[in-house]
Amino acid sequence: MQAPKLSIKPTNCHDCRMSTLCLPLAMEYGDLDRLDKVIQRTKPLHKNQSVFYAGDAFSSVYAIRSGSIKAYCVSDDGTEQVTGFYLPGEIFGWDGIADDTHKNTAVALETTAVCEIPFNKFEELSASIPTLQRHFMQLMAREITSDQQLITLLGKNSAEERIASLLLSISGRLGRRKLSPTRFRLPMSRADIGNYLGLTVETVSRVFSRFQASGYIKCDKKEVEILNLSGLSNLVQTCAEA
Amino acid sequence: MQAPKLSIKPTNCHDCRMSTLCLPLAMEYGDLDRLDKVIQRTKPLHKNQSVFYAGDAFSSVYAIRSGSIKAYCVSDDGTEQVTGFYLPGEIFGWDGIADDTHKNTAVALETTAVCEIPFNKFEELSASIPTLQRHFMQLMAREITSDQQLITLLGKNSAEERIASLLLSISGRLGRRKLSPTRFRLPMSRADIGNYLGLTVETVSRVFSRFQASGYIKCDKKEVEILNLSGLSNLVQTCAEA
DNA sequence: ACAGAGAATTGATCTACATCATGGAGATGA
DNA sequence: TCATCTCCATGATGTAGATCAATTCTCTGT
Repeated sequence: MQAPKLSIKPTNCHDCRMSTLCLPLAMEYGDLDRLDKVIQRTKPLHKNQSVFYAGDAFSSVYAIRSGSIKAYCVSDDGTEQVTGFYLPGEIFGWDGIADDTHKNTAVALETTAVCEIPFNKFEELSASIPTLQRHFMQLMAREITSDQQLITLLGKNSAEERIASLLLSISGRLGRRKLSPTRFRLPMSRADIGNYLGLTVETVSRVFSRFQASGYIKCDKKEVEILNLSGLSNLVQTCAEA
Repeated sequence: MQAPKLSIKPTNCHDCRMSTLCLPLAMEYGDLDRLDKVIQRTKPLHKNQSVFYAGDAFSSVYAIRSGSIKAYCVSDDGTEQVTGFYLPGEIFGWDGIADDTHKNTAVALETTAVCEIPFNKFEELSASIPTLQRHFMQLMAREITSDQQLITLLGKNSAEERIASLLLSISGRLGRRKLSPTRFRLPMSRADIGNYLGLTVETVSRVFSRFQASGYIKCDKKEVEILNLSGLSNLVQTCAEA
């Protein structure tokens, strides 16, 4: 099966300017043409297609225009570990910078359009735009911060706290992109959520049911509506929200 | 109590050149004098002294000359989460790059000497040494990789696997610095280990006892000798070793 | 339209680890 | 020197979530 051909305008990637990386740049420099040379819009991926595989040579990072991405790595015995979910406007793919080899596989959870940012061109550009480099580091640092929050979550928190935290994280990230923070479709399966949060599918499912029974959320499969945001927040204890 | 005044030679920080950041630079550029302008040796810290606190403004990253550092963040309800241990030659402190504020508190686990690398000077320098910037990103990326390994560990692995993994990590890191990888002193308490690995002190203690009974290690309090390295390795399943 | 695979929910049972509790061994300080 | 404190070890008990199992629901492809 080929990816369904979505109609792509042959213009440059304006949506990507909304991404964490590009928006501040565009605002600071108003120098969109230079950015356009660096950022390439690629063909949309359909569900389960990979952007890159663990072990692939690292050459680019990616910004999500629409859809969503799951990143996971595979251990020796073949078990997968989901390391992150990425939503529209977010950047992924730096897991390869350390030694030019991707540690994760990145796969589309649904039909997804990404922009590719070739890293070498990016480096050239950042030599002439000094704060670009800083922006980039900030984004990496944000990844570190969010990983460390996940570590806290996994080390200390109960199943309910972990799931509440994930729902709030997604809610907040969608809200930041001007998407509805209270009604959304979870792009990932219960199994992915469980894998990510160190829980089994059954536990995830039970917690969703309990949350629904307690009136925190209303949910039908992947469609979720948060009914009691502050109630959910009270369940969670995190290292100072990012 | 004041920190005991250790005798410090007023020379520049040569030990730091052994650090992950400086060694490759020194080798590539042989331009040690420029580095010396950037890197500052600071007074040794004694046990429990902090390098920086969560909430402090971010201005520098730090390389460890000798001793060891524990990084932890504090959640709303006051509980601590250890996010990392840093050994000689390693760099810490970038948790502040995201928004110029440290997320973690860094505290000395024993008498510890660090070198301070002011970040603004570093940025200036990296403008004229293009690959310096890349080195730095690689170090951050390594932090991301190691955080993600910890996530896998916390999400999937048993108490024994977690502790075996920590012992092997420390062993490997010491080995890389030409220190004994099989006989060392754990600088952190059982409580710190438990906190870091999402276990209780009691469980940590029991696992150490079991490892000793099984002949994997010999240990007296913090002194550890690894007797069966490959045996320990077999206990662990990780995402492709870094 | 139907067959088969995968996704989700719910119940019953089991277990690894947390929790509670106690005692000892080393440090630190009056 | 003794009192206090922190760290570590180990035993007894409880529990959250894993595991095993069964059912329904929803996609996918022919």
